[in-house]
Parts: sequence; structure tokens; C-alpha cells
Amino acid sequence: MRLDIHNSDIPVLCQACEARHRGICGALDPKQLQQLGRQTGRQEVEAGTELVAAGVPTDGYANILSGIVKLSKLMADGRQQIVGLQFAPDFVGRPFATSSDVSAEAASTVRICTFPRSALEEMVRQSPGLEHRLHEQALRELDDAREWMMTLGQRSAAEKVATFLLLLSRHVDPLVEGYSDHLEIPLKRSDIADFLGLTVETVSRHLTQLRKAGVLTIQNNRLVTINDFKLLEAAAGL
Amino acid sequence: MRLDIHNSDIPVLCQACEARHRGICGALDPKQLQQLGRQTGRQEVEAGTELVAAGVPTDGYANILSGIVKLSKLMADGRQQIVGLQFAPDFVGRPFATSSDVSAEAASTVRICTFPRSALEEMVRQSPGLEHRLHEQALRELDDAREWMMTLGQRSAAEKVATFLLLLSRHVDPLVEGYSDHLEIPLKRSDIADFLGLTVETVSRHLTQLRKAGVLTIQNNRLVTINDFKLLEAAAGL
DNA sequence: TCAAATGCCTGATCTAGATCAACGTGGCTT
DNA sequence: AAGCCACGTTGATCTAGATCAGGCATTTGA
Repeated sequence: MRLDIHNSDIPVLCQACEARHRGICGALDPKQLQQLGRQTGRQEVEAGTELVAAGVPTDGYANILSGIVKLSKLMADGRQQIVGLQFAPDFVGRPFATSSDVSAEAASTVRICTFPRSALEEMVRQSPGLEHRLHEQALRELDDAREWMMTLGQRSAAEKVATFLLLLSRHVDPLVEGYSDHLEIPLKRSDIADFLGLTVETVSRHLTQLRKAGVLTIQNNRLVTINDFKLLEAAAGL
Repeated sequence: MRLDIHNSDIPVLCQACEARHRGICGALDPKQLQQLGRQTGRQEVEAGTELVAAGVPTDGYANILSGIVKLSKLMADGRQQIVGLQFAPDFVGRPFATSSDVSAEAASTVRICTFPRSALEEMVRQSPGLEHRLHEQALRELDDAREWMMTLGQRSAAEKVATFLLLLSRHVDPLVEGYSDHLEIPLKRSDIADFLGLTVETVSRHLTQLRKAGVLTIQNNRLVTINDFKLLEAAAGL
């Protein structure tokens, strides 16, 4: 279910993006922002909502204002691989293609700023700087994907779990530059397993192992406090 | 060791790229091509040559004219993950950054067309279409990387080996659209292992298994003929 | 021409992680 | 409240793939 917050009269579009010089809006001038503003809508979607379905053509894009989006690929037999997590103020959607075999789903409650494909394409035509922004994000995502390939291909289960926690601690709170020691895991265990190429049981075992070693504390399954970054990094194999 | 083929008076730059409307040259007009041509050099490098070292700043980029380039990441303790293969007419290098933690190495004998960073940046400033090309390649590489994450995280060793062979058969011969049934593996077994997140022994065992099942024939360790695509695809889990 | 090195294969064993199974807990619904 | 269901943990067992150990070509190079 989607809640429209508002659909028009947005004075400045996506201030969140602008704030950190990412997202797409920083590349536009005030006139263009206003023009785009007329075509956008902000929405708040709850965890579990599918934003982009694999293989299904979409008519629009979105910027993440807050929350976490999970990108995943599905195999014919049902096996799933989570191929990326996106945080504010990332851009959601595959430019220059009407569909992709990656699906995007809100992992937490997510606020997004949506706009139609045509609006983006028009903006790109007007502002080369915008394409540059998108290009930069694509390159950043490519780096992330390759870093994750390293984790998937070479690290042990224990290292994977530790690496995952470090990844989260670097990203869950977009306001904090660097690592936060107090974080809420936005995924359930089975999603973590699909991200790491492991089973739920293995993830659970290694989490309790880290807990028993005093590296972290877990409240309510989702809330994690990292007590010892040095140890966690050592466990990640860094 | 590098062999300079020639360094100047290139009438049309990178015809190979142009031919398939990829690479970067298709986005430039004749005048720009000529201008860029003055700053480029074609080189033939032998297998094993490091083109871009991880973490080391580079002053230039290249287009692959022929051959295969292997992209890899190294962990502190020596573990290696191959994070991508590039074929003609791909672009080599990380735009807008002077270094990257990915290293590029010629997997076979590779012919490249090199040009300085400044030349590329100048061209990008002049032709927005050029950045679009680069952006498209980045998105394509991102799709490839995510596809490979699926393989690394979810597929069994047997499926990985089969998937790898299918990947090669789709790419080794840039002239063939689709799959070729006769191919030369551009990597040694240990590289395949690093690509697949397996050990050499496991790769070897699954290759002989496919051979014994009649799916393929192997000559001289490197030359492979695929006898039964249906079986190979089944083995890949498709 | 004869080591020595490299690349690849195969066999025997070991183990990390999968699988199977049971159980606890908290949140919903009725 | 009672029952159910989704989620998470833990234990016992099994197995795919790692590790260890040879062995055989082919290449390198002194």
C-alpha cells in the first residue's frame, strides 16, 4: 500500500539528495527543478513493497529519501540472490531500459520521490551534468557489486556475516559519515542468507558466535550494537 | 613487454569499436576522432601483462581491439577474486577516478588503443553522447556483475563451471553474435577457480565430468568444443 | 640434453556449511 | 485466551567442496 504525501508544489525537489551531493537533483538548475517538481510525487511505502519487478516494464524512476531498498535476482527454481542494497539518496531504476531482471523491494519503510521516465529523459537531454550523476552512481554501484563478488567468492561464512555487519554499519544511517555502532538490521535472517549466499541457520550461528564472543549485542533480533569494531573487522578478514 | 604498432596517423580510430557501436568512438564526429587520433597509440600486449594495477593511479584509458582482459581484486592475505572479463570493444579503466581497487590484466594477447585521461575528459566535455556511451557500458558491466553474483552466491560448483563455459561461448568471439560452439579458454584453471570462487581441483573435476558426459571435448587443455548446448545449459541450471 | 618449473589431472581425506529436525518466542487473528 | 504462523535459534547429521598428496605432460632455460 502506498501513501501519497503530496504530489505538487514541491519548492525544492529532494532536498535529501542535494544535501549529500548525490541523487540526481544536484545537477539541475532551479528552473528545471521546478519543472521536474510538477511531475514528481513523494510516497511512503512499507517494508515488503515491490518497487520494481524483475522483467516488468516500468514507467518511472525514484530517488530514495529515507529507508533501505533491496535489489534481488531470482532463478527459475526459486533460488534468490540479493545483489545490492540501496540507501538514501540513491537513485532507483535502470536508466535507458524499460525493464531489468533485477527487482527492487522496500526492505524497511521507505520514502521515495518518484518521477516518470519521460521527465528523466527530458532532463538528461537538457543537462549533461545529470547524466554524469547517474553515471557516477552506476560506477559506484559497480564498485560495490565487485566488492561483494569478492565476499561471495572468497570469504568464509564467518567473514561474510562480519562483512555484512560492517557494510550495514557504514550505510544504515545516512547522516553518519563512517561507521555507526548502533544499528537496526533492515533484513530478516533469510534475506541476509540470500545476500551472503548462505543458509539462515549458518547466518544465525555466526551471529550468535559473534554475540558470545562479545563483539556485539543483539536486542529483539534486529537491533545490534557493535561493541568491538577491531574484533569485527578481524572477523571479516580485513 | 609492449609492442608499439603505431602511434600516429590513424585515419579512423578504433574501427573495431565503431563496428559494433560500442566502445567510445562511435559517439564522436570525424573532427574529434582526428583530434583524438593524434593522442592515441595502438599496442599489442602479451598475456599476463598488467594494464591497470589496483590502487595505482593511471594516466590513461584504453579500448580493447581484440583479446580478453581479466579484472580482479586481491585481498590482503592473497585471496583473489576475478570480478569480470572484458572483450573487444570494451573500454578499460575507471572514468573520473585516478585509481581503483580493481586491477586489469591481459588474459590473452590483447590489442588495445590507448589514450590519455585528459583526452577522454576533453572529449566528454565536448560530446555528451560520449558520456552516454560510457554510462551504458557501466550499466552493462553492472548487470554482468550482478548476474555473476547470482552465480557466486547460489550455484553449485558444477553449475558454476557450466555457467562459465556458456559465458565464454557467448563472448570469446566478438564476431559471432550469440554462442560459439568452438572456443579457446583464455584463462588457466587457477584463474577459472578464482573467477568461480572454487579451487583448481574442483574446476578440473567438473570439467572432466562434463567431458566424460559427452557435453564437451577438450584439446590441449584450452581448446573446448561444446557438443551439446542443451546438456550444458541444463548443467548450468537454466 | 637434462633438470626444474608450470599447468593440469586424479585419488584420499577432512571439514565448513547444508540439510533435516525440533523448539522457543512474539505477534496476529478469532 | 487460545491457537496459529512467521521468525529465529540450536542440535544432529550429511555432503559438496576444500585440502593434502601424488603423478604426468609440456614448457623453460641453463
